[in-house]
Amino acid sequence: MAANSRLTIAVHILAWLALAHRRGTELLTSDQVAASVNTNPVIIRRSLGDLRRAGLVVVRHGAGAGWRLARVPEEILLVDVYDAVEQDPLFGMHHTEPNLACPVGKGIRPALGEVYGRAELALRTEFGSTSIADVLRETLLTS
Amino acid sequence: MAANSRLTIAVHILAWLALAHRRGTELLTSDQVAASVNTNPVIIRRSLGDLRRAGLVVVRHGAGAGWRLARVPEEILLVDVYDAVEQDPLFGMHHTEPNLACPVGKGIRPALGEVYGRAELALRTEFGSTSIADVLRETLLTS
DNA sequence: TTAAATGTAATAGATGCTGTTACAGCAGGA
DNA sequence: TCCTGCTGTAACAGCATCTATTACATTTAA
Repeated sequence: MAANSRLTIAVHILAWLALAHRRGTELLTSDQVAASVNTNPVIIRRSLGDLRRAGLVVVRHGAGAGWRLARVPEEILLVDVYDAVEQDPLFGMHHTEPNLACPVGKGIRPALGEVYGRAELALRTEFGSTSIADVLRETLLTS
Repeated sequence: MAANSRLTIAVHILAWLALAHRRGTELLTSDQVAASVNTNPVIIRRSLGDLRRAGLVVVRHGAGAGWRLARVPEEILLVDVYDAVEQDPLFGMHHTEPNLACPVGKGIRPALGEVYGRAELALRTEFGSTSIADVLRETLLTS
């Protein structure tokens, strides 16, 4: 399948909020973020909603509304972002229940559950070693 | 997105071929494998085609046709299976090019490419530590 | 009160996955 | 040589998800 871009969009948003804050801009609107990501503001607001529910960003309503990071970018890890925007497991099980009369059909799902659990843990551990500040630093190297 | 089940189906097939061989059955047809996975034989043949192109299984044509492992199950690692059936990256980039006039838009893709590369490496390393023989052993514990 | 932005529903188009039917191609055995 | 059984693959349907877009009620600082 073509993988979705939710993690990419969310990290882009957070990096842009971090840079704007460093430059002295306290709040960004979804329109301003959308101008950097180059997509529709509703896409941005949906992603920001995920990030707000995860406690990574704070919204201000009414006139002069906008968004800012809920904490310093050094303390927002990619695993936090991953958890905020991805809920489905990486690998799906059988669509239909396998044949339980076959020993493989009977035992394969718990066995694969263990394997997939270890794989997702390895991924989350790796994502736990990188912060939004790290991503922003590497992003600005290119310019 | 709901993750696809290709890796699950492929590992199930290989574990079943391994067990059948241990029990003295040299070849299994796609119908026989489909009876264990509980799906359509064409689904099984498509997956077996991926595994054949990766050199993990061998097919025999004509009357008395069927499939067997290309090597012992201890030497078929899950990373081999992953490579055989998954080609898309785990995390997609932006659908549309970000705004290159923005420093984040300009540098975010190479930065994320590095991050995603490390994440996929962590996943592949974990999958390199488990073989079809390991999965089969854990599968049979349940029965 | 007003203006500006959020939150979210509804919808459309594109794409991918699973499942199914159909059929040509291949090769061992009678 | 012909038959038979299975592979290989195309074509298609149904379903789900993702991105993008429009629309509009809600919120709140000024």
